Amino acid sequence: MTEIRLHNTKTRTKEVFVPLDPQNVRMYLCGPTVYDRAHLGNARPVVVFDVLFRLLRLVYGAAHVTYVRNFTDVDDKINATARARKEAGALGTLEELIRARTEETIAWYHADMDALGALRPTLEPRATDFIGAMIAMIAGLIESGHAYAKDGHVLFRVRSYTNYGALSGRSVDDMIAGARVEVAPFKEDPMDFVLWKPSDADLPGWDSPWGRGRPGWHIECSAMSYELLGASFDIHAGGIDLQFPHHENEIAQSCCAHPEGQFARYWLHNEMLQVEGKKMSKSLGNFFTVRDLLDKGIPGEVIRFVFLQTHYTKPMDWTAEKAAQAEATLRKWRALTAGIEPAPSAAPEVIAALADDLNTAGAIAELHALASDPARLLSSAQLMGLLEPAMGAWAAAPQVDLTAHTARLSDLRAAAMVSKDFAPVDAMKAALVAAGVEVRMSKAGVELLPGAGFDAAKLPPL
RNA sequence: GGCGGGUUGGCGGAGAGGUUACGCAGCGGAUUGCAAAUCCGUGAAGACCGGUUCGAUUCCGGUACCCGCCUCCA
Repeated sequence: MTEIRLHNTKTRTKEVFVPLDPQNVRMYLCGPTVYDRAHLGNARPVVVFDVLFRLLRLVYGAAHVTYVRNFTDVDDKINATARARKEAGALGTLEELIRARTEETIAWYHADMDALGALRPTLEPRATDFIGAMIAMIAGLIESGHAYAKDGHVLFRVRSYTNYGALSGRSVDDMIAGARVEVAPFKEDPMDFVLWKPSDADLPGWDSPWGRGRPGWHIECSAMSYELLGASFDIHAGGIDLQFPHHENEIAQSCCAHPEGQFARYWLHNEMLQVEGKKMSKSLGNFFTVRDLLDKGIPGEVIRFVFLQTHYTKPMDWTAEKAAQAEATLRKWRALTAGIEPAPSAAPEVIAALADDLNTAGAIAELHALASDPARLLSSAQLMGLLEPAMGAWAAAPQVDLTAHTARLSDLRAAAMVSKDFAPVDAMKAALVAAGVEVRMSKAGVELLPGAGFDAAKLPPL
């Protein structure tokens, strides 16, 4: 069996991956808060850990991997959008408008991630379907002294969990020294974080022992991972930005609520995405969504390829130049593998690279080496979610009949061979190239191939 | 202030203590009327300063610079 090694953020070392149960390998990825379109940075963990999902399925069998990625559909930004719509005259209750907004956003998310070639996870739970489980977990935490209720809020007592800060390498005292924590009158300690908060009439809320309210951020992942994967499971993944406080708080909640378990055993974090060397942010004006790129005509497969060219533990820079190069490479490979059946298995070198802490860049280098073996190239690329037939429409040659142009150019060329005046041939060739046609002339004859930028309107008249 | 990541040839980007990464671009050649495409070949690196070592781009320490998290926009 292929030995998979993964960099575990928890231990800061690369470890051999040994699942608790090879019959059911369990992975949890923190999914999106569904308030708007996913931006490009949101897509990196999806693509990176999709490769891990595929690798685990290969090694343990597709039926023996459970991949959970949640939708957080409780959030103040969702509430704000719903309220704005209501004020603008939208029909329905606030709850219905919230539901409509999250349904809409989830559909966008699915469409966008599908376009990137990401497999759907085994389970995609919604936070609002697990409110009861969250309330139960919070109640248990209060009972065991790890949480307390105050003024309609429930807070996690950070000092009650001695390992708090272990994942991110911080101590509670250091963090307080940083003085960037919200101080609130209902907190025993400034580091304590909210498990439950009250909702007023125009906010969504659920009845609870602490009054009508809604869950704080963090608890949904603890509750859902417990319900769906158990008190101990194998892999927990997400962006490095989530390491603190989100994952730290998840660990505190889950380990205190279920001391019999060990929660997640391997923590994987991807580094951040940048755009042309800078952080993507609205203020810099370089903020864009996956859909923006797709709408610009950049195929999802190209985005995926660019992502996989950089190891997931390193910051990744999105540049137009990379997208162009990725497109050229994929176009070449698609031409090379057109009409070829994939080999029964991926190349061992590619599997080995992926098994070595998801060295996708190394795996791509191995793909280049497989250019002489298209069937193997195809099966290997497909293991990484590339060169899938369903994703290749963008690379298909435009369907046009150029036989008349071919014959015309061929005739001109034959005449020029005799007259030695190649000007008419060159003129027609230039016109064809301008129309986006690749012109190949050899002893065998003339061949015209419409390319990416083909424009029938620019074809030279016959 | 605390924690973490990065710095490799023109560009992108890996692995490995000692032998070619790889891709793109460039250059030379084959081929072509000229090109394109394809094929063959090829130059080019490891931020800086120390240390360990027979030998370090690879290990250790330090410096500089860049970036992220600690705060609602990942």
